Amino acid sequence: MSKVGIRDVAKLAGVSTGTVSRVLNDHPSVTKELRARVDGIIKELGYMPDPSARSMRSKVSRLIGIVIPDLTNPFFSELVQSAEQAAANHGYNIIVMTSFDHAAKEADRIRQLTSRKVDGIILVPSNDFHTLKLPKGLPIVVVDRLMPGYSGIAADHRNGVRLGVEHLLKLGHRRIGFISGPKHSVPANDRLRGYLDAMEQTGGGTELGASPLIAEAAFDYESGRSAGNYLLARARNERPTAIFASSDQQAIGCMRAAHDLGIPIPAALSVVGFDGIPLASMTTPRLTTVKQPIQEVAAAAVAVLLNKRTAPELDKPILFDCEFLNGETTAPPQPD
Amino acid sequence: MSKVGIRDVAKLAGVSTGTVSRVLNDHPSVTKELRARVDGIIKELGYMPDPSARSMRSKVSRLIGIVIPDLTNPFFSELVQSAEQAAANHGYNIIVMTSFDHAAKEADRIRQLTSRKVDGIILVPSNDFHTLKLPKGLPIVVVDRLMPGYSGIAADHRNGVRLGVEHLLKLGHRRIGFISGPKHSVPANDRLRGYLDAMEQTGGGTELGASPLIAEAAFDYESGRSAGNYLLARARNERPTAIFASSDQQAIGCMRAAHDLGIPIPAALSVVGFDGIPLASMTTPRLTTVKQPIQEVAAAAVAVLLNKRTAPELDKPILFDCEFLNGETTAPPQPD
DNA sequence: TTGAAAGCGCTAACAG
DNA sequence: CTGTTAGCGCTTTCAA
Repeated sequence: MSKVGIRDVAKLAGVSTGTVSRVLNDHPSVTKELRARVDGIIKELGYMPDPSARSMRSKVSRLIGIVIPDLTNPFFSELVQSAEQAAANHGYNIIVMTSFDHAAKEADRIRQLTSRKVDGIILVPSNDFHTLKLPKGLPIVVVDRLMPGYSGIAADHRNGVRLGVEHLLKLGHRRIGFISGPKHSVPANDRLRGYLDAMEQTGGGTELGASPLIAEAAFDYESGRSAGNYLLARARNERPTAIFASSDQQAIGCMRAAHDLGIPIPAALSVVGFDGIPLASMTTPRLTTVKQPIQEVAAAAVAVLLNKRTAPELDKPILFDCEFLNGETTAPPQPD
Repeated sequence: MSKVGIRDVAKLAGVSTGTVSRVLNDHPSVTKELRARVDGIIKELGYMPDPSARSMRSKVSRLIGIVIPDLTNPFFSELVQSAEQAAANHGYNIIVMTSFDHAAKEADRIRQLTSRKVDGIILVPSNDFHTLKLPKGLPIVVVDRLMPGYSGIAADHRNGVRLGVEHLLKLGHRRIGFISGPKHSVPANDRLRGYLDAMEQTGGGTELGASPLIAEAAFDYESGRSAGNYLLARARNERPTAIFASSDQQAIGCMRAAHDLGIPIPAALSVVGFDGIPLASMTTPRLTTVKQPIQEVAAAAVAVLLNKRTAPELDKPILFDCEFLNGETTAPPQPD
């Protein structure tokens, strides 16, 4: 059994290779009967077109690249998995690459993908993305960390955070601390804005004399823990009664900080996270959080890429709504 | 700036396309000077060979497929990330696919990869893998869940578990419960064997009258929680003083069960997990666990694939050692 | 050691 | 609607 090619199919079906090719590509101008016959032979022979030859002629690789900062981050791994599903539904496959939030590595990966002739790239930019210039002519859709000046697809972080903070306000909290993301991160700032939106709307302040309620931190566990320590290590009547963290991992770090300070959750401190990763439902107590619509974002990104020839450039970001997930880490505040 | 091809390079360098090709492929029979000149032009023009054309002629795609059950599982996402790194170091890229532990989907994915002409496949088989027949002629290396009759690469689960259980024995525990993995999973059975190894070696039993010390469960959080409940919901002097769980997620579920039963960890119950995923260090208290050498496994898998032409078939599994990671969830047993 | 030339397996004009 | 045919951009004999 040597390799079966398009010519074998053509010969056995008694047609030309051109016709077989047209059948393969769902070209409309093939009669039903012929199509059926050819399809039959194809199945019979177990013929599979050679993607290299195909893409060489047609300039279509049916390959999508996805570049993310860190696959170990559950948020991104879910994004990749969702994208893979969406792509597979359309006969596309995914090449994953990790940038480790390193601009140089990121640029290199994008170059690799370009030379691979992928049909499009889904990019979650590294934090110093601004140094990066995207290759022209290759469809790239920026996801999650939207860049000013670039359009893309993301969750509506700002509104999502507002949802979470409003939940705390409704419970009666007023001294609500906020653990923000890295200063220059776009989504971090969107989330901060959501917090400020909610706080201003109550007429409440976001500072408490010399004791600010906002702590900047990276998105990871350890940073959240430090930030939690910073916000909680003060006199009880100056201490926030609730904390909103910009990521679930931060929130979990913050819970650890509270635990170490002997502050019970949710009795003496309410905590809300952001992201809605599986991890959130594995803590004790279960973390209350705001879930990002990762699947929708991934599916939309793939869709945009697949329609790229027809679809106009995204002129404004596409945003999807977040969802509030009630857990066990919030309760009304204790009286001072 | 239209597309720059090999002919442009050849023309500018004053050589034939054949020579350029030889330079590209490090063919030894090119003089230093010529190689240097051509390399210069290549850089100058920013020429990148078209991978489709290349692979069509050479039958090498520089693409590796990786099929895993679930990218959302931190263990697998770390595996993929490590493989991506290792592959990138050799100019290879990775196509990821998720089988969702579904034999049919898995077979389909493997077929897709085959038709993509990937140079090799890294496969973490779904649990009903035995129904799957691997395509001959395409190098496949089975990873983590080794199959009887197939060779592959994995962590030494059995010894790893023994390490963890011995730690508990050394602390003085004798009634050590075990949460196993799914009955038909190969690594689950390896881990169980490790537990039995350690227990037998002390002359201790693995049952306690009508109260078995072993609970079967899937590898996830909820299953671990159920299993924990099962093992812990009994009279105190029949209850295990320590539990070894076959995965970190199970261990965390088990911790939740203990918490809900009012059993403090580690005071009244020691818990040890298995896997060493990042999650383990984010629990309160930090989970003591046994870490699998994921990076080494991934790197070895890639290496095997890249050397496949020269390297002989793996005739026996390659195993890498696990590492014990001390956390905060173990302590000597309380007197009954 | 290098050049010339023949395809790899397929798609897309162009005819018919 | 279908067949014919000319390449896509590269690698690789085969000569020189």
